[in-house]
Amino acid sequence: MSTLQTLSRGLQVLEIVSRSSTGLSIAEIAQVLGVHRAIAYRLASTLEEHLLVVRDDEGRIGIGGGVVALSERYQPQLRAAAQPVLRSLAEASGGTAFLCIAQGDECVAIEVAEPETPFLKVSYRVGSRHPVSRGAAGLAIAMQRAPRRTDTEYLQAARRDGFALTHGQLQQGAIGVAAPLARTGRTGLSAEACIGVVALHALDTEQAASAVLQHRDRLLAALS
Amino acid sequence: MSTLQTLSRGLQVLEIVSRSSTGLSIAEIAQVLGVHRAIAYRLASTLEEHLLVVRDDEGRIGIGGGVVALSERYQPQLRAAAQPVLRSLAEASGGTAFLCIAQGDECVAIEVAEPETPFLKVSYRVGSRHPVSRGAAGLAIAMQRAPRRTDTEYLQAARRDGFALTHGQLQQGAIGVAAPLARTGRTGLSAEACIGVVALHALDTEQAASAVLQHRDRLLAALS
DNA sequence: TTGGTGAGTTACAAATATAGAACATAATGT
DNA sequence: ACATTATGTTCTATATTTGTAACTCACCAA
Repeated sequence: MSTLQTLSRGLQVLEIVSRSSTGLSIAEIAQVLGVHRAIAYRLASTLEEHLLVVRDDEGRIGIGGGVVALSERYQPQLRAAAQPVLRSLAEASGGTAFLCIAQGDECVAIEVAEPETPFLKVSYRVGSRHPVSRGAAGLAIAMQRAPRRTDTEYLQAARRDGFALTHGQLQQGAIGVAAPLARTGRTGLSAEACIGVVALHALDTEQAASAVLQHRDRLLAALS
Repeated sequence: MSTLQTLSRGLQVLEIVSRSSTGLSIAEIAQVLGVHRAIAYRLASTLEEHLLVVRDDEGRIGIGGGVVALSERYQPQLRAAAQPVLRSLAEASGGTAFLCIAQGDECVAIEVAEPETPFLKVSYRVGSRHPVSRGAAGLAIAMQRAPRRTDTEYLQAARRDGFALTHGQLQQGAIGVAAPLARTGRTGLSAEACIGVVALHALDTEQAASAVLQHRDRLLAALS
């Protein structure tokens, strides 16, 4: 599986630039990549042409509006349907509600809703990524897959209960509850997904679990 | 200003793939780009490595979760602050509320809110892009810039009134009202931006204008 | 003025990438 | 079974791209 140096570097630039809030100069980009300035110019110009980065008046490179257009095309129906459901779930449970999608062996948060009265903020944001083997969201994805001998007892418990419950697997003191969005029928789900909530300590797990399941069903209904 | 073929093609693949809801095969990508299959493989592999595309079990290439993470890093504070304001503006005016950012001579919608009871849906979505010379959002951006001799009477009217009002410049029968988010002081605004509403016909322009201005001030207050 | 620094561009040998073909392997249809 | 088609990989010449150095231009300080 061969890959392309030029493209890979360009995407690296995009990644680096996106992580900087103030923007980077060409010289800084060149340094981070370990390439000559002339190359950084060509990379940046090409990205700019595609509207993925912008140069400000001082010449600093920042992330561009093009990325918003791209991301809007990622699972738009699912995300639109999920947004109100997640808001309601966040209110009902008092935790941070999320929608996750599996991506091979990783799990990505693609929509998040905070409750109106945030307690202690959990750092679970859109774009967060973790292995399917960890965290409530990961388990909720894994439980939809064929059982294996290597399955943990957490995972077996999730299959039995119909939802995943974890403590502190992704963040110290965080409690997570998640339920899979089964892709049966014509829900238009092209990938494995789940919804759930996370909170720091103060979460009534029983109530949260029932809220998650109820909102999961509401979301599935909205998609059918 | 030289650009790189490999990177440009890779970004083109990303664009093409993102526009397809079902995903594309390698052969299709190769055909659209007019390149050999072997090249499409390397492009797709590289994009996949960076999580920007995914291959499903049938080998079709779809847009990946990585784009969500990228876009989340685009103006996060501004967008977070704007979201509730836009929802409120949509309700108050009955139209589709938006937040736009200037990108050179173009204007990109980066956050949109529909009213709860959508009338006739205006096709103004996140990622929509149009020249600053057209549409209410464009005028609201342009009115912040230095006056020129080529300015239209619409633009001069906008400067006089403090907000932009247009009829059918972007879509047949659409009415738009927008006001600039001045970047004075420490609002953290790194770019020219504006907020506003669009609707099809049924918009009380006077009431909409006052709602837009009021919500603009609310957003500026939230940012300071 | 002079000298220094950084940004942006250009020129060219050396390292990558491309286009095209060739080849194997599945999957599909007859 | 056989041909047909699509996928994935490998192999070469050409064509891009890279790394390097050199050059211009603007800006700042001595």
